[in-house]
Amino acid sequence: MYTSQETSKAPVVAPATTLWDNIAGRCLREQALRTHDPLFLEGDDAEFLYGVVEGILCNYRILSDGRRQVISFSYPGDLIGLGHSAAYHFSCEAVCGARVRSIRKNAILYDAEGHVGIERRLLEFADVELASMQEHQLLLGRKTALERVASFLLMLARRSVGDHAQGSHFRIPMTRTDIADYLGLTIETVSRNMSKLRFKGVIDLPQATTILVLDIQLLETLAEAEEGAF
Amino acid sequence: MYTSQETSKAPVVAPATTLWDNIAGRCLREQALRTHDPLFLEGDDAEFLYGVVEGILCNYRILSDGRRQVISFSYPGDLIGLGHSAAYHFSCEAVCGARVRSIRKNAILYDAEGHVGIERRLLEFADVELASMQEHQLLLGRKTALERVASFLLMLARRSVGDHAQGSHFRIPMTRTDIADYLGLTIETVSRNMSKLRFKGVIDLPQATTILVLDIQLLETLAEAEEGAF
DNA sequence: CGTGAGGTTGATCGCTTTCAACGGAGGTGG
DNA sequence: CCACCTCCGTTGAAAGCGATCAACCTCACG
Repeated sequence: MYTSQETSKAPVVAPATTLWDNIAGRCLREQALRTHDPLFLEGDDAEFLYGVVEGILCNYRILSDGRRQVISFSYPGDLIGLGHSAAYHFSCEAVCGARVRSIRKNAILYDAEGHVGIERRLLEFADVELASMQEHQLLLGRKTALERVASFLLMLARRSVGDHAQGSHFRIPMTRTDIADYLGLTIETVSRNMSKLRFKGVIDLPQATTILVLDIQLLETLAEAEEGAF
Repeated sequence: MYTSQETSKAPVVAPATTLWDNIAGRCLREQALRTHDPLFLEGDDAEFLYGVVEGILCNYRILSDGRRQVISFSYPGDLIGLGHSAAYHFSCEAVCGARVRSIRKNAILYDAEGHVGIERRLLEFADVELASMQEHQLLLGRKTALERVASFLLMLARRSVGDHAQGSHFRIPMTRTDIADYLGLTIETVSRNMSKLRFKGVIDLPQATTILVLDIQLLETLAEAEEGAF
């Protein structure tokens, strides 16, 4: 059964035109996932490529003693399954209720017709993924806890549907554990820094899962603007 | 003039067959870089794709206050310039003396003939890069200083030419600053943990730039084996 | 109304950073 | 040829930030 997480207002839906559209029509199978349902686990045969239709998933790796690192969150329009060869290199599970479409990798990659357009788009997608992973590495390696939380909220704002201007509010679909594992922190540190942002008047948290950005400029400053301005 | 770094014994040279061979012959230009010479900077027009012929380069991002995160090191056979759209998203400089070949991106990507083979190989390369970045994120987000240093030395051993069995010794081509910025630590912490590994009898450091692995199994254990064994 | 999961807050611990001094290697110029 | 200087690396002492341990709160659900 679904929790209130994903059935409530403002469901996250795929944008109009995506790479996915290009592949649509090739033996797609749609699949529904509930919160914490796994899509696949590290080591599974990497048979399918998945496209997120609705909801959010998280890709993560774990160490033998249970320490977990969330690599990325996948939103509607995103593709999951690139960067794997024979077996998936990480695990993937739903953060909230989600729907994904699967397509057999062979169907695109080893199609004799040679779909140049598709390969180019997959390459573009890999490019975007690489860029965002570089950003994430900078965060994990060099940012303070407050900067990490601010950066995360900013990313959340950008990826949330609707306007993300001053005063806009949006849902935080993932748990504090998911956030902490994404930011390389503990849930306590995430919570503390959320509160710190609240005391500073940068954000408000009407509920734990809802955020209201009061001062987006300050939030951007606290997220430590990268030096792209040179 | 070159420093002793790259002219000394055991130069790092490209393996026999690489993706690069596939592209060879298309308006390539070779270029020599000395230690710390930049190949390009964040924000530059991403006109070229580079292939490392010899030496090692490092790709990094910096925050406005100077904090630096090394994203990856590029070895002979590696490709640099993927994951950028119009402008490079990170900076790249030589860690030691190096030679690279450049090719205009347009020459491959927008060639009307549609070189399916090349695009597929670029995609494969992006896959490998994504996988190693996921590994790196796990390191940055969840590993302790000792585990990071051990992981780094293991990576170094694997990428160094020649056998990397017990008792093998190899050079550390990058400075402690490069290592620290790669591992998300300070140079002091890197140094301290190198010493700790030496006291434990896992490695020996005849010189600061030369390492001798005495107990590779213990080194692997200390690097915290990931749970791929399931 | 009881229960359990998720989130917040407080107190303390400890690992990594910071600040600081020292040592060795390589390069330069007297 | 040697003294000097600078860069890089190591080591020590102290400080600080995030982790850990623990209590409490809130809300959804049975």
